[in-house]
Amino acid sequence: MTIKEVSEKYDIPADTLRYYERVGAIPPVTRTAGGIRDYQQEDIGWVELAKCMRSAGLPIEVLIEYLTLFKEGDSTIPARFELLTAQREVLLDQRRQIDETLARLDYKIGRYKIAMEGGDLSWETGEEPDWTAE
Amino acid sequence: MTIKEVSEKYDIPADTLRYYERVGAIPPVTRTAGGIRDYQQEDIGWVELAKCMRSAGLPIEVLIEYLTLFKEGDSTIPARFELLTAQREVLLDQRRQIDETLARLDYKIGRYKIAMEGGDLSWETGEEPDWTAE
DNA sequence: TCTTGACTTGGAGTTGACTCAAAGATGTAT
DNA sequence: ATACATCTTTGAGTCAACTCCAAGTCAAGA
Repeated sequence: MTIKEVSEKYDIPADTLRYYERVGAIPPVTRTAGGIRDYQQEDIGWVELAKCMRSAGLPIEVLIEYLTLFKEGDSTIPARFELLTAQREVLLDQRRQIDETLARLDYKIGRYKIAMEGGDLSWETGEEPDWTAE
Repeated sequence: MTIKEVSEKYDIPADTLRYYERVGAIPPVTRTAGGIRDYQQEDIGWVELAKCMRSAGLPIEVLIEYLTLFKEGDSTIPARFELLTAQREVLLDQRRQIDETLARLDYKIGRYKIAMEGGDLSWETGEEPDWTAE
């Protein structure tokens, strides 16, 4: 698979795919005799992992660390386990944060809906103080 | 409340509080006669909103847009409703993404646990291809 | 073979969100 | 009244994660 095909299939700019490889977020991609990238299943697996992690907001640094450990072999399995477990906690925190914000957003949205339907805008006065109280 | 007190209470650097105000993510804060910030309940309400939104990952630009509309008065209520509703969708997407990554992480973590306890590392071979298949 | 388009690298530029520094004003405790 | 901490602004610097550019190489079609 060419870089363009991977780029289109996973909706990641080709420049970003090269960037990931350059900084070591994914291993060096298989090349043709002429030096052109020819992604194999294994290469694509790493691209998928990178996309997954990044779209959840995990930093590239984590991918680099994971790959570094991976390349060092089986002795780093406990370290990789710790790394993934720590990132799992980060994501759980992030999800809690999102849920909190969603609740606040839903409250505000509900208020706006009432205001728009009922035409009652009195609640707007001192809008922020009201919200902070809840 | 001084900027330092707000900074400590909400765990936001004073520089960041000034930055939010400077770019218009929160309205101008109440000042003392001497020009020093003296946060009132309403000011704090906006700080809380900013913190909530930012920690969920929503861009500052959204806060700026919301505040801009807010300052324009009641006629922008439908626009504010739309803005909040759109951001709600963004957060729901983000949460879906996090859940997907958590599933992948949990799978990997489970594999590492088995490898560490059982000492069976054979699954490591061709690690990535295996994972992409699931 | 020649053209054309996609690919290559290395390095510079951009964006968003802070973060820091300098120089000066304010406010409080002695 | 005088230190001294804390505040002020303006503007520059930093960092992560891309994103773009230039100059050149590779490969498929006429």
